[in-house]
Amino acid sequence: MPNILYNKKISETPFRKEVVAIFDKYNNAIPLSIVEKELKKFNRITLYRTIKVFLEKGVIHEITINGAVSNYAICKEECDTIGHHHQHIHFKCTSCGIIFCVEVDRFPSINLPKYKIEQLEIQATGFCQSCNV
Amino acid sequence: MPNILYNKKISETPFRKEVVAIFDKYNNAIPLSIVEKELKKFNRITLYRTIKVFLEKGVIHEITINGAVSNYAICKEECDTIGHHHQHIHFKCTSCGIIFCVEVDRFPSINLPKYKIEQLEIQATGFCQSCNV
DNA sequence: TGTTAAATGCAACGATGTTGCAATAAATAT
DNA sequence: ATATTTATTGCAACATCGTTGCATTTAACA
Repeated sequence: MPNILYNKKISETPFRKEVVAIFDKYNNAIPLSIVEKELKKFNRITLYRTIKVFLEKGVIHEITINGAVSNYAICKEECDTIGHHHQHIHFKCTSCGIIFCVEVDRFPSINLPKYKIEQLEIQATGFCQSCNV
Repeated sequence: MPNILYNKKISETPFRKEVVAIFDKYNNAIPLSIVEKELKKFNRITLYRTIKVFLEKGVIHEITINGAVSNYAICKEECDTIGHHHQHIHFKCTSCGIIFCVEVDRFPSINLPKYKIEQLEIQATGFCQSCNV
């Protein structure tokens, strides 16, 4: 397991390592409520600040679907302080509620005359592999 | 101007009519802070409840880009209690901050084996017509 | 190992959103 | 047009979510 904190030049504290480990444990996006429950020693304020740093440094990205509570997932691609660059879509299963990032073969593009589109974020809802029977 | 409240079978109160008028006045999506300022007689709780009803009945839809504060816009297409059915993308200009719904000629589709995708929501960021010079 | 810079935790605060309940207003049937 | 029913409004109070200043502790680095 590569050391994501070291790679991104973020101070390695026990708290931050634990948060990274929690995100690593899940391969779907999770809300802060789950991070809280998983943390041995939980401090709201430190968690908020940790999440903020992780977002800024491109450790995790935020997924907000339809105004619901935000979910967070590790960035698997090249994200840094400058910005997040994802070539995956965010999928939310309307049956089990799980949210994750799904790689797609061909990421769609949109052409809008007169506009300059720099980034597309695509959120799909439907039935996931497990629930689509 | 068609009577959207009557059409959707929502009680027509002065407050609700005023909120609809505010959304009509803007042709971009707006956050609640703007609705508040435009309201003559503003009551937080009533506004929250009004927004909730409007969302449920398909009068407006919610746009949340990257965890920022939600914006709301009138549904121009066929939305109802069952669900929102939009064939537009949500565009946010990184320069002026404006958010609106933009019709696209060809709405993208995504094929994911084993998944059943029922709805796609596409959020684009970049430069709008005015800022793209 | 000492020094410096950063992270943590507490207290307090501010913003956001919700609920119970009484008063009021809109919808519907007389 | 008016009475009755049903829904909406507004207040008080509360719950959740997120932030800030400051003292303390810890990690990074020389």
